[in-house]
Amino acid sequence: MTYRNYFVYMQIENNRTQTMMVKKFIDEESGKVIEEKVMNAITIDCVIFGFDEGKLEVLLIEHAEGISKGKWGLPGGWIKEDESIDEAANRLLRELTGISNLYLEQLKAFGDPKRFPLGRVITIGYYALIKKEDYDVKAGFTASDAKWYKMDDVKHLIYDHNEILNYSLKHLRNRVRQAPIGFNLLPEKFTLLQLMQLYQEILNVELDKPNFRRKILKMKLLADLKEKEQNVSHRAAKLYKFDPDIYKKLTEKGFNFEM
Amino acid sequence: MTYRNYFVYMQIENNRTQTMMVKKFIDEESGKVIEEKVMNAITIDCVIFGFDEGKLEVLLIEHAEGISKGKWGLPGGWIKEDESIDEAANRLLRELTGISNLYLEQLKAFGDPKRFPLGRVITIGYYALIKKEDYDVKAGFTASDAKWYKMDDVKHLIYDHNEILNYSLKHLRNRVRQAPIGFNLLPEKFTLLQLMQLYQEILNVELDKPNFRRKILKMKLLADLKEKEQNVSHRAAKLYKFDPDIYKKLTEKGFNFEM
DNA sequence: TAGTATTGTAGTCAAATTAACTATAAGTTA
DNA sequence: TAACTTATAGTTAATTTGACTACAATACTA
Repeated sequence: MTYRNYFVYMQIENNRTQTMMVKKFIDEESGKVIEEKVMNAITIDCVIFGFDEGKLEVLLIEHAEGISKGKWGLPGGWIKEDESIDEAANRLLRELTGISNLYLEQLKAFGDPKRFPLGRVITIGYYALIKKEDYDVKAGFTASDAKWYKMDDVKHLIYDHNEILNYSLKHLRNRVRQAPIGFNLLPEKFTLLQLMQLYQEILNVELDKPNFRRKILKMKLLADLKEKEQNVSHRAAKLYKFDPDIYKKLTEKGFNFEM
Repeated sequence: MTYRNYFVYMQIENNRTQTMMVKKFIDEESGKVIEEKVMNAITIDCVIFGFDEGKLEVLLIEHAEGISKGKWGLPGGWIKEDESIDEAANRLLRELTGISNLYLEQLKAFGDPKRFPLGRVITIGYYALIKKEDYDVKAGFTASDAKWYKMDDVKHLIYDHNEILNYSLKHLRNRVRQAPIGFNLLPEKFTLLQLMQLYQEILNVELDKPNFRRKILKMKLLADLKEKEQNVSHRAAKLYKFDPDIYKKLTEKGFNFEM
C-alpha cells in the first residue's frame, strides 16, 4: 500500500485540541479513502511524591471523563504548543496542586505503541517531591478526586501508570543517594530523626542514629536553627533547615550519600 | 479566537510521513480559513560516544537533504508508528552505524518550542557507548557523511544538538561514577591502564596507578584473561575483560565508583 | 650487549572514614 | 520521683583512602 496524502482531522474535547485525531488517507491501489483513528501526541504525567508519618506517598487522581472515567492514575495532561515541556510540567502541577516552585525533574519518555488504548501517545514522565504541609490537595481540571496514597496501597492504575510509578521509585532511590533531594519532602524545619526516617523509608534500610547524625552534620548541609521541636512528648530535638548554597556546591561537584 | 475544527494536512517527504503538517482551521469570528505550518512530531537523536587514543569522541553526521543540508548534527530520525521509542532508537542506530546490541540508554526529552525552526518537534535524546573496533562508520540513509569528532573539535551543530551533546556529556560523567558503563567504550580485552585513562578522560581528573588498580580489582568486576598485550614497546600488561554477572549484581545493589 | 626509557605491579604507611557500639543528657508522662 | 522516650556525645576496631616508594619486565638504541 502506498500513500499519497494524509488528511488528519482533530476532534476537540474541552479545548484540549490534541485529544484525538482521525487520519484519512487514500489507498492508491484501490483508490478508496481509509479512515482510522490515530494518536500522535505527547503528554506529560507526573509522579508527585510526598512524605507523611514516616511513609512515602504518591498523589493520584481519579479521572472525571473520557475512557478512563472513574479510574485512578497519575496526574498529567497535554503539552501546549508554545510552552516547553518543562514549562508544561510546571503548569500542569500548578493547575493540579496549586503549587509552583517545587523540585521537579524529568524522568524519561514512555513510548510503548500500545500504552494508550486509543492510539499512539508518548508520555514524558516527571517526578516531583513536595512538602505536604505546603498545600491542600484539591481535585481540579479533569479530575473528580485527588488523594494521597501510601506506596503500599497503590493498586492498579490506568494505562502504564504503574510502570511509570515503579520506574520513578527506582529512580528516586538512586537519586536520593547522589543528591540531597530528600529534603524536598520534609517540612521547612525538621529534626535529624525525621531526615533519617525519610532515608530509611526510601532506601528501605535501617540506619544507626549516631552515625547518621555524624555523617550528615559533617557535610555542613544543614543550618542549625537554634530552635527546638514544640509539643512533643519526649525530649525535644533541634530543628534544622537545609542550606541551599551548600547544596548547590555539593551537587555541582557531585557527591555521594551512601548510607 | 475560538476554533471548531482542525484539518491537518501532512506533507510527505521521502516516506517520512511526520515531516510536516499544515494545520488549517476556521476562525469562528471571521469565518475565514487560516492555514499555518505546524509540527507536532517526535524524533530521536542519538549521542554516540566512542573512545580512541585516550580521547572521548562523538559520532556526527552531515545532513544530505532538507533545511540542514550540509550541516553537521547528531544522528537521529523519526519514530515509526508501531515501534516503541527504545526500538526506534535501536533501529536508527542500526541503520546509521550497522551495529546492534550496544549499550543504549534514554537521556531525556528536549522540548523547547523553538528548537526546530519549522515547527514544534520534541526530540528524545539517547546516548550510546560503543567499542569503536566493532564497526566501520558509514554514512547511510539521509546522511552524506559520518565522522568521529574528538569532543574538543565539535563546533556548531544544527538545532539544539550542542545542548543535547553537552547534556549527555554531563550525564555520562555522572553515570560513569555510579555504574561501570565505561567498559562499553573499550575493546573486549583491555589493560588496567587503558581503563584508567578512560576514567581520567571522562572525569577530567588525574588518577594514581597503584591506587586505581587496587580499587578496581577489589570490586572483582574484572576477569583476568591470563593473557598479555602483544607487540607493545614496553612491558606487556595483563589483559582483562569485564564480567557481566558481577556487573549485574553491582548495579542492582547500586554502587559507587568515586575516583 | 649494556644502558635507558617506559610501563606494569607490589607494597608501605599515615590519615580519614565507617560501623557497631556504650553512655549519658534532656525532656515527658504517670 | 520513677519510668520512659528520644537526643546527643563519645569510643573503638576495622576498613578504606591517598600519597608514596620500590622494583620488575620489556623493548629500544647506542
